[in-house]
Amino acid sequence: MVARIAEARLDRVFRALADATRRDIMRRTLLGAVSISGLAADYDMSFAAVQKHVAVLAKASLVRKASVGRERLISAVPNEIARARACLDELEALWRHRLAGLDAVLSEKK
Amino acid sequence: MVARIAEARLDRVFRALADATRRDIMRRTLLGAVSISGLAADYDMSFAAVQKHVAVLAKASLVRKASVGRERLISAVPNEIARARACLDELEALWRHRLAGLDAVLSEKK
DNA sequence: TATTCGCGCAACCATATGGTTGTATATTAT
DNA sequence: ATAATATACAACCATATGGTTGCGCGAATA
Repeated sequence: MVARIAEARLDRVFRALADATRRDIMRRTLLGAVSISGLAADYDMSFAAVQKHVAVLAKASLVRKASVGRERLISAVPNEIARARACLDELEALWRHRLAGLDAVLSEKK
Repeated sequence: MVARIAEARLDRVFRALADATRRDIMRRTLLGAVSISGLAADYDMSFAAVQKHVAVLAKASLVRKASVGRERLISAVPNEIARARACLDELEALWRHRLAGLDAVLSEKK
């Protein structure tokens, strides 16, 4: 089933976004490519910890690495963000569906 | 800082949504209230496991419980979904900002 | 009344997560 | 050539997560 794979992707994307540091890395790298040490300078944790956060984002395909000399430039990829958004949109659509159902019931009572 | 609390809330919401079973529970409970055992009947896991999933959603304020007799009716609350969507919207807005910047650079080259 | 049903909770287990330090390697700068 | 920088990777640790089973309790039913 394709759905299984899609669900696993969504798992990874939402999991990756469930951390304030990683969301911040997304914001920084959405604006432009940044090296890992460039990122690490901004957070109160070790370089290796930031490296791990980047790895989590990369496995979720939220970010890609480009080798430039001894650096790895990290830049965000918006594709999976859109997928996650589509998932939330679907949930909100279901909610509106429920409201529409209630409206139907209410208008029948008139 | 209020931001800290908001970030922690987002952590919980994204974490809660990072599981296919919990996303499915959201879909079912967005359409209407369902008891925990009603939910549990649909998944290949124990009642207690489903109970825990519901607890994760509840702690993220994605769901609320209403006691009716011996049952707890679970229904989804769309508020936190909207917050999560706003977060993703912000990320996509940053991406468009980046594209706009590139456009500016490209048009200067003309 | 006795029993079954729905739920909450605790204990337990295996694995994942988020952090650390340390070591190795490739690239850049002195 | 040497030193410093940027990264990768492994080992380790504490805690969180996702599942299980078992027990107790209040509510519905026979």
